[in-house]
Amino acid sequence: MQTKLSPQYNPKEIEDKWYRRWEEKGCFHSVPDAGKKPYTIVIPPPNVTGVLHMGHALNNIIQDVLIRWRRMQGYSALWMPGTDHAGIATQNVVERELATRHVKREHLGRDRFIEEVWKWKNQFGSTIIKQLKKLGSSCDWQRERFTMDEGLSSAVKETFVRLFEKGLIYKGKYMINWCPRCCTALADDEVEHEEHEGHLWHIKYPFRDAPHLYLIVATTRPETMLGDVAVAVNPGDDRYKEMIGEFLTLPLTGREMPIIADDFVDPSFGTGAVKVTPAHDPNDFEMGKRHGLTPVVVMRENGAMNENAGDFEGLDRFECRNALVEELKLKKYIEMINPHKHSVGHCYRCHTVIEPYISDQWFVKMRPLANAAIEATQKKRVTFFPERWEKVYLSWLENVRDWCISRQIWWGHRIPAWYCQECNEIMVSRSAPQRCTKCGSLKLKQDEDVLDTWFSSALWPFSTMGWPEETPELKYYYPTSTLVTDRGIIYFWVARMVMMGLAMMENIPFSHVYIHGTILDELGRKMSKSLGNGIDPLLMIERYGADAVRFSIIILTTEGQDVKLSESKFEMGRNFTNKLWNAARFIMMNLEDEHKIHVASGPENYQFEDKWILSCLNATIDSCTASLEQFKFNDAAMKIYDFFWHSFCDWYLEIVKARLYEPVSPVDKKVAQTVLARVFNRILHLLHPFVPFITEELWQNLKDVVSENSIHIQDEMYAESLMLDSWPKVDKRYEFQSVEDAMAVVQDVIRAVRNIRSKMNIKDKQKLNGVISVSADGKHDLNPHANLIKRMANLECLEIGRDLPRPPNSASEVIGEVQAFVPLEGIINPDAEKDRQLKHLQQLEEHLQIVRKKLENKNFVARAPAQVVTMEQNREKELLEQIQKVKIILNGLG
RNA sequence: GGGCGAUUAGCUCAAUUGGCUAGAGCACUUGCCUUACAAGCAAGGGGUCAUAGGUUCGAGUCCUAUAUCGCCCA
Repeated sequence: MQTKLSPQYNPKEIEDKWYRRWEEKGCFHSVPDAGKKPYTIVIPPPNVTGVLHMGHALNNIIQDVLIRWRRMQGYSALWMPGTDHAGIATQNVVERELATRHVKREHLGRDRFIEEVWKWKNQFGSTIIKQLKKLGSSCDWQRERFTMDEGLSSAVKETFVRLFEKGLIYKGKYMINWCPRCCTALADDEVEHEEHEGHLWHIKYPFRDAPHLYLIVATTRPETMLGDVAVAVNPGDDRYKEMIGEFLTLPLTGREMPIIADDFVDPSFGTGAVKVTPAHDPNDFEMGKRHGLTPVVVMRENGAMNENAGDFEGLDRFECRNALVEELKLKKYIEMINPHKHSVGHCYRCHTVIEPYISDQWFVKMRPLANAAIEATQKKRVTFFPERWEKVYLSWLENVRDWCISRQIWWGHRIPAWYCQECNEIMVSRSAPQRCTKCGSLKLKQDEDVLDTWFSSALWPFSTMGWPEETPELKYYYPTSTLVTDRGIIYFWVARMVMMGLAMMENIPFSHVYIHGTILDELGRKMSKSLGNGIDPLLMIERYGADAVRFSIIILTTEGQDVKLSESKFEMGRNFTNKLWNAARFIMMNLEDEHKIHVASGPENYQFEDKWILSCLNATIDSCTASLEQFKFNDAAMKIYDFFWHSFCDWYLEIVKARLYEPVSPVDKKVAQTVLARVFNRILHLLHPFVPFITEELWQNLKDVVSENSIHIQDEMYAESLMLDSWPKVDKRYEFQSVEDAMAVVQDVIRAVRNIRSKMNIKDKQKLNGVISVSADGKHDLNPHANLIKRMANLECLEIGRDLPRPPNSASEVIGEVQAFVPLEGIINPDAEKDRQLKHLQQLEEHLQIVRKKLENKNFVARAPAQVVTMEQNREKELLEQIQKVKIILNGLG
């Protein structure tokens, strides 16, 4: 007998064991197999410096559900894992670590610093990978990749060269977003904008030729006035029309500058006259180009003021702002200062305020690439779930500006461009050129910059498969099937993968993009280190088990909605896994076959409840599979939950106990055992993608018990692991709709008796007698189910008949065409019973009113579908019958 | 300023695309340590579907406003 299962499920005893075995047996490994269809997911590569948080957990649970389900469906399912080198973040981490040893990267030099980063990566870079394993992620670890791998690096070079050759990569001096702390350029989408309570300073700019008169300009960033080269007004603004072309004197520096007219100026902002600082504002940069103004740079790369700032040279930009405003006040140049809300850009890696800065950088020309990506989506080659994200993705692509891809850091893919020291020729190539292609000089120097990390991530769906080599993997698995990610990286990553896939592979990288919600705390705030409101998934796994964490998260995740999470939510998953465990315990304990008999496996030997549970199982398999196909994970999980708990455990197990404990025949017992094992086996299959550890453990146990007792459950149990076994299919031979309908009535009758018992304060153990009356013209024949009803309602004697009268002193329940009477001589409280019946009567009459209101409406009868009208008419008839019955009962009560 | 999402039981969320008396889990009430499970069993109570209009035979669901909260973009 299977006593090895303890009464409480302890996930710690089994999780690591099964993960190890799966990995050892290569269960996660996928190979191109012409006999199977491919199903591929590439993981959104977590940052090597990363530590698993709830967002990762949600993201990877969903991917694992998909990949396990498809694997069981017979696909050659590949989940391609790996990590991302996260240029700036990783460099920051290693620099901080070096700082504790009082070492700066500049002391080490580039090569030795890179060595340090690799050392760090090798030592700490697999933290998140180990954590993903704790979750149960069935990634193909044999294929694990890293964006700085040799293979992926050659993919990066190949892409850069090809795009350069097509004229889609160029270098130039433009205004970019500069992080003065990281000392690097950033792409537009790497800047986070935040509303900021600032000021609007109104400053007087005197006229050159009439210094006692002045124009007032309003600015949110007074320190940049040191770089002003003009003041602009709208050409249609009557206040300033006459002044266009005149000259102003810039306060403090004395620079002479013209008043220019430009349509860009919004006459309603501030005074309608704006300072023009082409070196420090993107709009002014454009305006400067339109008017041929020479930008004056007043800042250094670290955010301090430079020599063009005069007396302010050397001050940090914010110190300069204060000092400069004081100076302006002193010299009476300030007209007024208003509080002003405006949005300020911050570095997404270090949160420093971004500086618009003119700099020589590499760019990807986005228009042609973006157009291709737009088209692929419009033609539904790439589809989003939920669909609304498509619009978000499209509007970004439609408005995208060229992508600044060079970064002034050391850790990353170095730009494959070389400069001739003699003739300044630029050479872009896959490997270092020996000599200048133009002048033949040997003095060549490689570009110092590295590429944006997202440049390599954009290649992930094919670079991980071996591209630019033409590998069998690439041929078989590309394009991938589904990408699962958070809305936060639709621009950074999803859009760029589509562009690069189309540009390099001439094919989309994936056909479905599933965007899941964001995990929030109980109060609906994002989880963050600074708020300290995070919930550590590993701690939750420790406390509740990985399966409980997975199941709870899946149940909470509805169609891309955000998830408000608190620790108590994991109790649901824990309770569920415990229930599963105990159901298994019960089954294992009751599968022993002392007679070693063989029974035919067809429905001919099946009892009513066997047919019922098998029919319900079919419906569950069907709806669960359909839900998964539509990415409705919580729907799928809830359907199995409900079937397992509320049909299988609450009813089938309880009914079948009689056949196991006191069998009427060995054959009947064996049938019950067979159906128990069979249905439970299917339940384990359906649940496996959601709760892989416990289902594997229980399935292995079931497999042994079933074979020891020669129970033929019609499912082959030869697979080594449940995860390699096949996903259940609907079996039409076991659809019994009439049995399901009959069972619903039987359940109602049982509940009615239990209800009477409860309302009359009768102990569960006390045996009662029952009388069940079915209307003479009623559809249902409950006679065959008398024993089942007796047992489940704990009745001693049960009389079932047509139109039976209410026995004296009995409590009653009217359930459609059926009436249940429980004679309660000496126990019944007539007043309480009368109250119960009156309450029921009231309910029925209220319902009747609703139905009648519909039927009395001529338009309803005329226009509603006949089916709906008939339904309401039938309901009216039923209600009238029931009301009649309740009234008779009430008369009987006096 | 533009776009998107949310608003349903005390709490967290569903509702098969407009059709049975709006459902779960948690919490609550009552009774049970019943030989798988008290992380459980049985029976219950609890809803003006944010507000106001509209379309429709019929609206939680569709349309138009409004309010509150959140996210994204500028």
